[in-house]
Formats: sequence, C-alpha cells, structure tokens
Amino acid sequence: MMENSIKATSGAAGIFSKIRAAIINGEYTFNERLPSERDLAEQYGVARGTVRAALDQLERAHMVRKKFGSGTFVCYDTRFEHEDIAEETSPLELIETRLAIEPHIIRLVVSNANNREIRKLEEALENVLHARQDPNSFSSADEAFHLTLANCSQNPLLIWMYQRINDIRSHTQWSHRKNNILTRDKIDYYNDQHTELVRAIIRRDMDSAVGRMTEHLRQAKKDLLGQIPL
Amino acid sequence: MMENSIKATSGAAGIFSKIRAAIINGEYTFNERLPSERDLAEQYGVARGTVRAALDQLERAHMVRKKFGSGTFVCYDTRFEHEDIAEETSPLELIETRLAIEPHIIRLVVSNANNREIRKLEEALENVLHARQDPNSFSSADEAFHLTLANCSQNPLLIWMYQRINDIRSHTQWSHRKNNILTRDKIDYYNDQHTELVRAIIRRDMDSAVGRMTEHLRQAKKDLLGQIPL
DNA sequence: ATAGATTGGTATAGAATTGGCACATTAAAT
DNA sequence: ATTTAATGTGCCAATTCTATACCAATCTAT
Repeated sequence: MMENSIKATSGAAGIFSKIRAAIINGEYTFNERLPSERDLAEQYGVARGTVRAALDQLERAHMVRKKFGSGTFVCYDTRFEHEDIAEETSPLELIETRLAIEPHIIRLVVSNANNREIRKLEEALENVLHARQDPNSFSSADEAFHLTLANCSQNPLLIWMYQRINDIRSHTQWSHRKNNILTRDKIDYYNDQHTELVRAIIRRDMDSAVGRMTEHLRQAKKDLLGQIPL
Repeated sequence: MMENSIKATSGAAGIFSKIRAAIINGEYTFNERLPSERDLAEQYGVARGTVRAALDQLERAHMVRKKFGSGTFVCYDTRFEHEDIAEETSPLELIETRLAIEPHIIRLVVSNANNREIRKLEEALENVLHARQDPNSFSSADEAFHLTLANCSQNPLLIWMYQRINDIRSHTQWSHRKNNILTRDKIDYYNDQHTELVRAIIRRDMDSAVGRMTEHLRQAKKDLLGQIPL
C-alpha cells in the first residue's frame, strides 16, 4: 500500500539515507567524527541498535570508518566528488604522470634554484631521511620532499599540478599496498636516491640530477608492477 | 539555516576542523604563528593534549608546521587553493609546463596507440592543416590537435592535466599577442612540425617523435620570448 | 652574554566517552 | 503461529580527554 506521508523508509534504511545525505551535503566533512551512536539515536529518535545497523551499511558503502573506542569517521571526500580523477587513476597511471612531470621539474630546479631554496630542499631531505620508522611517516615525508622540489621550480602551474598529484597520492585507494612495498630496505634505498639527487642538484649537475629522478621513478614503477598479481 | 547545526563535533577532530576552517578562512595567514597550545586549549575549552592531537593532524595535512620552542606556523598558501591559476600563469610558465608533459605524452602515444586512435590523430591533423586562414582558428585547431595527442596517451590523469593546460591556454590574457606571433609563415612552419610528428608516431619512431615535439615547443618558447621586450 | 619567560615535547594516571556485544522485550509483517 | 525488525537495557573493552608536572628548545629583555 502506498504511504503518501513524508515518513521516509522506516528503520535502519531510513537513518542510513539521512546520514548519507548529511555527508554528501557537506554537513559532516572529510575525516570528521560523527556524533556518537547514542547521540545519533536520540537525535533521530530511534534505538541505538538501529543507528548501528545504519552505520554498518555506511561502512560497507565506504562512506564512514568505525574505530573501536574512538568514534565513527567520515571517509568520503566531497573534493573528489566532481573530480572523479582520483577515483579512476590507477597507481601505475599516477607514476606514469609523475614520470612526465618530475624530471622536467628537476631541470628547472637545477637551472633556477637559489640558495634559499636549496636550504629548504636540504631541510626536506633531512626530514625524509629521518622518517625510516614506518611506511606511513616515510610516505608523508616523501610527499613533502617531492612537493618541495616542485616548489623550487618557481613555476606556479607546475606546483599546482604537483599538488593535484599529491592529492591523488594521499587519496586512500591503494594505501594498503604501501605496507607491502615499503619495506625497511626499500625505504633506505629510496633515501639513497633522494640523497644523491639533492647532491646532484647542489652540484648543478643537470644530467645526473635528471637521471637520478628518472631512475627513482622507474624503480618505483617497477616495485609497483611487482605487486600486481599476473 | 536551521539551528540544526548542532554539529559540535567534539574532541580532537572538532578542533582540527575549526582551526582548519580558520586557516582556510584567512583568519590565520601564511607563515603566521598560531596561538600557543595552552592558549588554544583555553580558547576552545579543551585540554592541551586535545589541541596537540588536532595540531598533529593539521601537520600531517601539511597545513601547519611546528617549531620546537618557537610555535606553530601556518604553511598553507591560499593562493593555490583558488582556481585562479589561470590568472597567475604567464605564457612562459605555460610553455615550460607543456615542455614537461607533452614529450612524455608522445612516448606513451608511440608505445600504446592503436589504429583507431591513429585515425583520430590524422583527423585532428587534417583540421589543423586546413586552419591556416587566421590566428584564431589555427590556435583553436592547434589546441584540439594537442588534446587529441593527450587522449591517445590512454592515461586519464595526463588527459585531465592537459585539459587544465588547455583551459589556461584559452583563458589567457596574452591572446592579443597571438596576432603578432602567429604570422602566416609561422603557422605553416608549425604545421610542418605537426605533420612530421604524426608521421614519426605512425612509424613508431620514438626518438624522432619525442624530438619533434620537444623541438616544436622549444620553437614556440623561442617565438614567445622574441615577443617580450627586453 | 645572561636570566627569565614562553613555547613545544613527553610522560602519567584517572575520568569520561565510544563502539562492540549479549539478552529480553515489543511490534509488525507473513 | 512464526518470523523479522526495532527497541531498551546493561556491561565490557578500546580509545580518548583531562589534568598535571616536568623537560628542552627558543625568544626576549636586560
């Protein structure tokens, strides 16, 4: 029988769509914590179990992530809602794009960077060298290091494009693979390449610097391909 | 707006959102020092540890940078958040960025393009060859030709980035210079390069194709520099 | 150059909050 | 009558928040 009343789908499904709408609507933003299950229950006038069922559905829909003892967090980024680029970019395609941009960034850095920028670069190198403990902190420092390189290019458009690359890099799609790829040995190897790269830049050795960056990314590409089951 | 915005996201995630909003809002500007952790704690009515947790999140998001004994500083530049990249990109910087991306696009095209895409490329070549009448129509056809090349790379991210380049190209404040640069002779010269480029791609001659594209853009850069009064 | 104030870094323990879970009850649909 | 879904309650376990105290780096004023 048709029920014409505003009363939406009852029960968990109704709460599910309400919270979902609130997230898409931007009422709850990326990485923000939702109210507790008890609060949500009171707010929507339902039992806590119902809220839990709705949140479970949202978790299966990859819109929220529950953390025991902590809360329920939004893992849905409206920034990428319109730019579905992040969704449809594979790790391989990302590396391929970095392979296009970063070697040329190095060219600009070698020919344009002044002492002040070199210092910032050395600082970023120090940071990434000291971030050997775990894959996450290394990955974060690595992003910052490469972004610093882009900043040294002095080209706003290239910087902007590299920021977009970093956005996609940190978009969590394949981050779970990091732990497989970034072993302690790999981190040290990448850091050797980082060190040699900065030295070449300081020497203003264009060919060596560009070559090191290209090799660096080719290696990353190779490591990534090794992860894909054939 | 309803008073429905009870939001009041509690905890570190809430403080994180509030401070982030203040930074994006411009309340704290680039390189400015935030209030001390103790002050922020009092200001938001939470414990200092909670503020520290929020600041750590902000640091991981590359929005602030902490300095031992000194303070916490904003390292988020609102200049790059706005979509006015087009405004602040000079013709030279645009060419420099194309010089980074397009030769590598050619690499991918030579190794990946199938017959169907080659046909589309020949079609785009035909269009640009026939657009010799005036600078505007040539410029438009030239944009389409290079975008077709990007499409043949099969890489969504590269295609997306080249679309952004084309946005800026057509936006530009220097379009009036086109009439000075794009003489009839120049147009024919560029089109010769276009033709040779496509032939090299069809021959699957990687070195020649990449070289032609690089030379093409170097020439465009040179022509542009010739226009800038010294 | 020195001393005091300010700042971030760290550690600790207890209180409060949060999600996970079990169980009995109620209501509605089949 | 049986099944299914939502409710209400109570408790557990993981995490976070709070409130302190103290350390170490930096800045400022003398």
